[in-house]
Amino acid sequence: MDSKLIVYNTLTRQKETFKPIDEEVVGMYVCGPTVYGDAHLGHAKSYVSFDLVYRYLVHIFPKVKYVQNITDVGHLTDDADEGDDKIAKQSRLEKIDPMAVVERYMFNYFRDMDALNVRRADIYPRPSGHIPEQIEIILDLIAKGFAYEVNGSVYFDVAKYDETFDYGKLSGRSVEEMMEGAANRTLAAQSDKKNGFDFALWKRADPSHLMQWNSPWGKGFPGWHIECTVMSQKYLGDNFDIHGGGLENQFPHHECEIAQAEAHTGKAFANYWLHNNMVTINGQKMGKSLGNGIFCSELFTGDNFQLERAYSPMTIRFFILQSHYRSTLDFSNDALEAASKGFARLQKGLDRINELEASDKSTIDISSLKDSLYHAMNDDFNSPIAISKLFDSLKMVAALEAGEETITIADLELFKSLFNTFFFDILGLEVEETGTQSNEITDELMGLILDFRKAAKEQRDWGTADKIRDKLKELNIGIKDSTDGASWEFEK
RNA sequence: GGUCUCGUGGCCGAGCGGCUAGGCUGCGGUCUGCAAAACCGCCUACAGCGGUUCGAAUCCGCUCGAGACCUCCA
Repeated sequence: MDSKLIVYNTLTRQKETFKPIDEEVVGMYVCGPTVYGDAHLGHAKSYVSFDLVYRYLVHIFPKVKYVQNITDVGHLTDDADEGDDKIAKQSRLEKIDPMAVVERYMFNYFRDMDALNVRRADIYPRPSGHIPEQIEIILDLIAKGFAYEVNGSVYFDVAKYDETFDYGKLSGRSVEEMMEGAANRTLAAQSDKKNGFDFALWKRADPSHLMQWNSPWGKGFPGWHIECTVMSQKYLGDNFDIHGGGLENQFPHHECEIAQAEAHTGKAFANYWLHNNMVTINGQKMGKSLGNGIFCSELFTGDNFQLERAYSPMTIRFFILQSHYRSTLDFSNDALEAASKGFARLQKGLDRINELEASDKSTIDISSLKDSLYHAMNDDFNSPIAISKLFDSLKMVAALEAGEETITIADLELFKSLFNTFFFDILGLEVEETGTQSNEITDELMGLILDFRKAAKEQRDWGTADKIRDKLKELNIGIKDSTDGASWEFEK
């Protein structure tokens, strides 16, 4: 527990000891979703990953200020689409206001993330609510000579910035390379930009554009990158600790955020950049064009042609946490089935530990379990290792149950609190309700049925005993016989 | 074409110079009237080919394969 938290910083491409600017309050900003559609498996991985980071930071630091944007001024849909942004396109499709699209999918996003037990950020700023702040910083960038206006649009002057700063330091690119790259590519569209790699801070909107605002340069809308720069700095300060996001946003989005911020303040922007990896499905990348996307809601209901059955939110969360956040995660029914079973066993461990009896000496080493758990998390949030240690501890539980090992009351309390802390607080797992709640009536009824079955067994009437068990099985009620009598539970 | 990741046993997935993670499946066993659950044991893998090293899944090179990004817009 004394060891330090190590994080992989994309900025330096290596693992570093995490040193917060202010030990009392760690600041973290994570790129949130553009809310023009439901959250899918990729969102689940991304936000569960940063939830793990958040939860662990909360665990080891006094306070964490967590900011995540909800992008409600859309970006373009894809290369083929021109003019419309993602939200505007969806708004035409659904024949509702762009902001109604935003409201709908934002609430769906929260609904799905809540199901995955993703803790809410402290602030969810939206770019449409920060237009004046964005205009302000753009004016400053123009004043400082890092931006220029052309025909009602404002662009960031990357070459100018690169004279005194280092454009490309996050993604490992250089302006020279990009110039060569651009020369080798056939870029169809001409533009108002000085250089192809300049990016928009503000775009002029034609009258048909659904979302537009007044600005010193006429009607328009903000560029995509500027929102994150403005909102992260507004709530966390010019220089803050952690900026997170998906790997695919490393370039250009995060690179541009850095350029805008550092040109604006002259100071370093985020100290640590954390990027989570993507999801593949049966070894193939998940993408709209491949038609293999799976929404969170579909995972929970099983309503997708690629799913053999529904998987509970906690199974999905556990599945995600069983791989490292910087690794790709391959989705398949077999993998989820495995996760589901493993998670069920881990859950049962909670009860088993609670039922352990203390003794006057310990023959097992709880402190080394503790060390290994914290060591795993301190090593760049290595949840798969932490989970493996929890499974290892189940072996100890079995030995204790069998009386092969003993444990003192103090060690047992430590064991309980350790297991619970990691299971609930850090990994953010929950004990799943089995769908059907038992109540007094069902308890009584089941007691009655089990009495009948017990009587049948005493008569060695195995046919009746098995029939009762089989019929209950069909109702997803499992019977377990033991030497102390039979018990039952709802199964999935 | 450029930049950068990655390729681990039937499946998923850690490790990243020596000490053969973990989960799931399968097989054997304990328990049980039979099951289920639980427990115990077994299945010794690192894409291929070279190289460095006393020693490589881990470092280097090449080949093959997969993925992300590459400034129109966002």
